[in-house]
Amino acid sequence: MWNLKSRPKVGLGWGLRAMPELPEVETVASDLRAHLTGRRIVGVTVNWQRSIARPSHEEFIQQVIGCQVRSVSRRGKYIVIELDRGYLLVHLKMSGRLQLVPAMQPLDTHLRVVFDLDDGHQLRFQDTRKFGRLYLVDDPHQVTAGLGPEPLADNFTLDDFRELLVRRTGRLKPLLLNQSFLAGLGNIYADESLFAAGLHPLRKADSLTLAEQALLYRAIRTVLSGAVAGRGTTLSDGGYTDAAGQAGTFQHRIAVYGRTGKPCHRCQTPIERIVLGGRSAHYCPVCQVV
DNA sequence: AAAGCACCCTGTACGC
DNA sequence: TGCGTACAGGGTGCTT
Repeated sequence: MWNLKSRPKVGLGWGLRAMPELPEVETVASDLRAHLTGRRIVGVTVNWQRSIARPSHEEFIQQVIGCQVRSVSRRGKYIVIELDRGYLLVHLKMSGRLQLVPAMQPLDTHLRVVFDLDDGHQLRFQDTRKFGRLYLVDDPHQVTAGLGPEPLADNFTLDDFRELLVRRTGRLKPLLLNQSFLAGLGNIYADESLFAAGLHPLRKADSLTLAEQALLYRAIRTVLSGAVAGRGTTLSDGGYTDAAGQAGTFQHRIAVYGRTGKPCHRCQTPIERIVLGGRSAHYCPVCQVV
């Protein structure tokens, strides 16, 4: 176990990393949309071949050069760049960043893929941990087919959510992380949504009352839309930044994630941490009922 | 369907 | 000071 007293108490530290989830990906996508739309890709450099998921890195380079960007959007945690020939999808995973910078700007560390654009800028994919992946496909569905609904979509209703929940018997926390159940939640916003709903991470999905189903539905939508408005969460490690390298603001509103041992904002009880399916879950043992 | 695990990777922080 | 090791994270794939 961790020796809590010996750990530095810096920000939300504790070795946890902020990683891109729906709000961060949405922020990056909307930033890129403003500056990338209409640009043509005139060159590509691949420094780490495994960053290219498909096709082969040779085919990727050959096919993407000369393409023009038509639009930029998001599906789950994927950034979807529509080209005049196919789609470029990017999953940032844990440490990936997409930044749009002048080509003259000094190269950053951990640069894996660089796109030269026709306006003298570069789209740079940095990825310390090398888990991020780029896909070049004819149809984005080839990559995103298995994803569940978009939690913030207008047509995603409480009734839709109820139907999904009652068909599941597992625990809430792993379920919220399952991208085929709902697309876009990661560890931070899953923990924050459960706290906001007053539901314990070990709670069984099919055990929720009608009122609790509504609480969770509203919590997920409120937490996510608040984080989108705040341009995402940047923890003290500076892991996530937007396409211009700027930090988000939602870290100031984090209630439980990474706050193990610190007082609950509502009842002052120390926040607890458990491990579920190899992932940490943070919660208030008083405010969140099993 | 659910739960557990290893894997991919590296920076950080720890113990010695 | 320096070295070895545990650990965090998302998603996939495998096994139970």
